[in-house]
Amino acid sequence: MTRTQQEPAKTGSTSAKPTLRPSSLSDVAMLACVSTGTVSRVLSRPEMISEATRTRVMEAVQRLGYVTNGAARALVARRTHTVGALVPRFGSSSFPTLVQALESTLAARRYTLLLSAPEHARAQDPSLVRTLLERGVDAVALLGTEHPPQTFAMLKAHGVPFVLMWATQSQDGACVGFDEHSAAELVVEHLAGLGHRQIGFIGGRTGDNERARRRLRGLHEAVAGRGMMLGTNAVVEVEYGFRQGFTAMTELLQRRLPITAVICGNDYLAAGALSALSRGGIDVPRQMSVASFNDNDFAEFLHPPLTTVHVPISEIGEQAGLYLLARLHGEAPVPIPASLPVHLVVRQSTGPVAG
Amino acid sequence: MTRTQQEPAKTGSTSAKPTLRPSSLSDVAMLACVSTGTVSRVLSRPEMISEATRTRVMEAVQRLGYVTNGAARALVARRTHTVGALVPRFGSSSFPTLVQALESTLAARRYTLLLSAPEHARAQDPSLVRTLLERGVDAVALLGTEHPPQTFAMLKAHGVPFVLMWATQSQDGACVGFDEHSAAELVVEHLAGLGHRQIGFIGGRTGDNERARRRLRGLHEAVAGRGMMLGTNAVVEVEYGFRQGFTAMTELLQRRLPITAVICGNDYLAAGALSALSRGGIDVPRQMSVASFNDNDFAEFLHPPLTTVHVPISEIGEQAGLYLLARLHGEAPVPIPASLPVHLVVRQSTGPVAG
DNA sequence: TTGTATGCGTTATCAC
DNA sequence: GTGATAACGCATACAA
Repeated sequence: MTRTQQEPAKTGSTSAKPTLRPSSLSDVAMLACVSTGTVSRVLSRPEMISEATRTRVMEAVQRLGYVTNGAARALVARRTHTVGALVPRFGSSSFPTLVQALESTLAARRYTLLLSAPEHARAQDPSLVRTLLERGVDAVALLGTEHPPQTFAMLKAHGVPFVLMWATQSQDGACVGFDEHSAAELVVEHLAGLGHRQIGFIGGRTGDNERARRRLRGLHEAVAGRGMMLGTNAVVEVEYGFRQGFTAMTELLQRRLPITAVICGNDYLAAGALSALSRGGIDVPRQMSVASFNDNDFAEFLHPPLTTVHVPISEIGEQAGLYLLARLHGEAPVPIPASLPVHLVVRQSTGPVAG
Repeated sequence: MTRTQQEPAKTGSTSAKPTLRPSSLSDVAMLACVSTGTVSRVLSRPEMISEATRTRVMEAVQRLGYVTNGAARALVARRTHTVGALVPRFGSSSFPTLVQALESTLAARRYTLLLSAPEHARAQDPSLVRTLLERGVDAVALLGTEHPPQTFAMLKAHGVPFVLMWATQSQDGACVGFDEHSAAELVVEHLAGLGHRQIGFIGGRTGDNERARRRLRGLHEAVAGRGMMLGTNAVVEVEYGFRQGFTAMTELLQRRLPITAVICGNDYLAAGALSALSRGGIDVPRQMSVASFNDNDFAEFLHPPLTTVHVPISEIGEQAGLYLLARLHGEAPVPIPASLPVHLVVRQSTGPVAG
């Protein structure tokens, strides 16, 4: 209460800007000739306050450009209305859509997103979550299931709800994802129906990437169940990217395998692979088909048209957000979100463009 | 100091989880038999504390899984180590790269990014910045220059440093961007050198998008300076996207204009446009060239190869971050970042793939 | 309806 | 080297 009052703001003051402290509740209270408690109530529960004082207070708020100090509020409320997201290198991946969806969902409920996007190498560092916790996030969304035990321990110890995104199963916490196995079934079934027996796959690096791993495993299972064949040397692991798809397809063609179809793990890869085919040059089998998982909702625009499995990336973000919000607000035990549906979009089992 | 002590944590307790408060400084102090002040010092300036007590305190910290309460810290420090970014719909644009770069730059200096990514319609809403301010951001990065006066007023009133990204000039604040005019000069000069006189442009909607607007204006100027021609009906405005590029190019072809080259405002557009060309069907001029601005570092992987102007998107994020950090830490007047360099990447003045 | 007083968890300024 | 203690700005229970 003994707050030292600075000089009354000289309107249109000089350029000297001695970092004057933004006005606080008590500044407003002073100006409106009420107590700080009243101001606080006007702002949070206006109906409790008489019309007269309310308008008077609001005027003061306007005049001073008062903005609530979230730190102080958080300190007493034990809530920041902030959710942390831990999504490695989202800038060069399929994740922006996911993050965007998460943010939108949260923003609609007046929550703010605190983003952590470390290099893959640092993604495992528990201090990242620690930082989020220090910032006072009310909940956390993590990409994937592979996090050090310490991460989960901290989260649990702090009673901070969290979700694992892009995964369907984990003993460590609730997941929002889709069934890679069904997704694989869909493409493979499609190709099987077209008479393909030997197929190839261009996908992400299974060493680094748990999602790439699950995707490949799903394919293997689907293929095995149909007596088809996906040989080891028909699988190329690369970074997800246009250029990489191009190179990988070229590589695959040079191996002269008896494959008649190639599945791409991602639409960037697919786009690159198609380029390789359309460039021709090498001995391109007449009926080489290409199909793809559609991470970025991008493959649908490729030419020639491509059969894809639509993979619900932004839905993951949205559902993750909704789940966390439910945990944050709902009192009842929140249902763990089910696996999101995937679906096949048959456009064409494309052959190569004339080379 | 009269903090009510909850039941001592039963290790391996039941599933009942009554939201037990995370442990605080005083919990640690208690366990280590020191004062809270000492604990605080151990954590912030360990060298001030004797070896003995220091290790004792650290043990307690470990045992309790203590994490600093950022709200309390922020309250006294008047700093949150958090920077806000206001980037509309970054999920479906060229912005992820930018945001990623910004985040990385900040994270390297232990700052966290608070992301606001509203629908375009809401992007002008001053309450977004207000929210960021409430959350206590130390600085703010905004996309573009077009924000309501109120936004700038709030920022200034709070003494919060801010930058405008993807722009080079504004009376409202410091900008980080690149010169659209030079970029346009580069492509146009290139095309002129190849003998093109009449060209077309597929770009973003100038109505909504100040960047698209600047880009188009730059082209017009560059073209005019060379006696070339960019007719009104040779300009197609669309959303940035693969499909849109495809459609726009098709449209352009149908108009049977005497143009011999088309510039695309973006690599997504370029990819789509190339698809349209390679599909053939319509009467594709033999020597139709395509060049592009390379927003997503994506065009370089297209096939056929494409001459592009590399546009430094992630650099914008990085420089914006560095500028803000300088403002936050440096005491001296921080130099306003210069316009970032753009450069032409000549790959080929491509003709259409055989249709 | 409004004012008063206390506490949130931390840092920093004093003493010791 | 360490311990008390006073802010930081807000919300809220309790008085009036």
